[in-house]
Amino acid sequence: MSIRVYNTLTRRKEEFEPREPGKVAMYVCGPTVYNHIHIGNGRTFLTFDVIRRYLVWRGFDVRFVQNITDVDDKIINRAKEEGIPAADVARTYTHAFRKAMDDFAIERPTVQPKATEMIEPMIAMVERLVENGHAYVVDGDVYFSVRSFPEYGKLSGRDIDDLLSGARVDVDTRKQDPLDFALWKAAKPGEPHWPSPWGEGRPGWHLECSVMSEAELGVPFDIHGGGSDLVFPHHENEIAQSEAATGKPFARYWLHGGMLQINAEKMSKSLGNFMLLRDVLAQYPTPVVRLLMLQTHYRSPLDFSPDRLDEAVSSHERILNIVRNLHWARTAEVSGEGATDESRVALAGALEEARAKFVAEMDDDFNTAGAIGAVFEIGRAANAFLSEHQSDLAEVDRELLVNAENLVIELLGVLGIEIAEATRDNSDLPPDVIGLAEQLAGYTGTDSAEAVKALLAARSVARTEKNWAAADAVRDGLMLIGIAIEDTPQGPRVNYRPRG
RNA sequence: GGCGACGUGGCCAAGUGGCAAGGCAGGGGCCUGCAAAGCCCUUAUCCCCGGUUCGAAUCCGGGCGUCGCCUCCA
Repeated sequence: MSIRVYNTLTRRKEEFEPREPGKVAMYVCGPTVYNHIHIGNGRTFLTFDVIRRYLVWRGFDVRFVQNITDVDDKIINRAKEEGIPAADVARTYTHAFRKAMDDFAIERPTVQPKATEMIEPMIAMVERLVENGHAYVVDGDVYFSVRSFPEYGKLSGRDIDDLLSGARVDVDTRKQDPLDFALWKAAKPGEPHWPSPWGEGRPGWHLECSVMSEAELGVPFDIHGGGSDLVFPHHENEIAQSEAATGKPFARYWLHGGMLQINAEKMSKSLGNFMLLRDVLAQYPTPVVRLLMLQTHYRSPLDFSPDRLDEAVSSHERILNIVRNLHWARTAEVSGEGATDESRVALAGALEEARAKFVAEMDDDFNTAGAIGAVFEIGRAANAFLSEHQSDLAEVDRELLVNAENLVIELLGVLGIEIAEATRDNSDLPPDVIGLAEQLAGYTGTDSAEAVKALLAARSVARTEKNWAAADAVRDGLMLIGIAIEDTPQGPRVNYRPRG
């Protein structure tokens, strides 16, 4: 079994073989910290978080590097607008970025360098490029000469001359070629600046990724990731400057995530049609948003909308119920003769098949949509088993149910979809139940859990007496404060959901 | 204009040569005092036209449509 990945560089799926067996060195372009990140950024970071988690789950030792671009034109512009130092803008949104990543259950990078911490090695790379004739200096600016690198365009499948025929290339008479890009920019008054052999200035955007990845991972490293809109010019330029500087290949596998769209249009800060990740997460739980995004392959465009979020809430609910049902059944008293051998074999077989399918799907270029399908298939098998045998389980059945529950949790965990709430012990019941219990069950104490028990007892009595009005008053009353009662063969099950 | 991707049931979506996953929504049935949860059943000429093949959603050619990159962008 091997992992296959789609490599933008070769335009096909290839078997993934890291440079060093058992270890993976990966780099993912991080944000420019001039604003809160939007859900399109979030999707890309989610993609690579899942790829990383999966590689770790498959036994690889993964070193994951992601930069933070904290010096850049956009940050400078933002600082000017607000009349504050650029460093303050960068600091504010660096913190916001890290918080958003934590909230979105994205694991922290192994290393997360900031551009401003890497100025020295960036200058060193520019010096290398000037020395070996791939870069030239004009009035304190340093440009990379694309004509000096014959392979320029190999990642994006472009030809320099085709690019030139497009009308949208800046004409800058100081450049030898319109496609030449800045490695180092002379500082204008009021801008952040560092001393360099070419005068005070700051690094060009593409440079930091080349320098950091080489410093933290060495070249060539295994996986370079980012959004597909970075293929050109950003990643093309990284390749050019890195390979020209080191004489070695830069990255072995280039993985690019598809764009997130709103109404079938790319969402981007420049189009203004963006939703901030933190705003979405304020309204929808992280597992719901992750589930929604992962139900589409990472390279495909993904149309995002409130309707789809609401659908994902329902899908997520089904997943929670799968685990909730298993958890309830396997923690209940077992005393029956148990399920039939046929049913046990069917469920055990379904678990094996689902695990195999999950691995096969993820091995195939991280097909999370197919992998999630495998998880749902466990649910159908498990629910079918329970619908037939829940009222007559034996000890061996319990083990099977534990296996099923653990498998669902494990596989979803690989996708970073946390479902702890499905097995929560309802210990944090709201105090409102006490008043309800007093009113409907004559409860006089002050303990929420006892109050619920009193209410369930009262309902049980009412049901025995066929006093449906009284029984439903309990259920409806609890529902109003977020506590759902579901009757099962093992008695009523209580499910409290604080978020409503 | 150049380069590239995509078009699968009402909606979303996996599937790159061999009986069309999965989710959401809808309909019917079962279970339930009624519910909830769940189970079972149910909906596809895979954009169109040609071609290759014993066999095509899948490969090739053409068409139509949508999107992305070519400028800062995840």
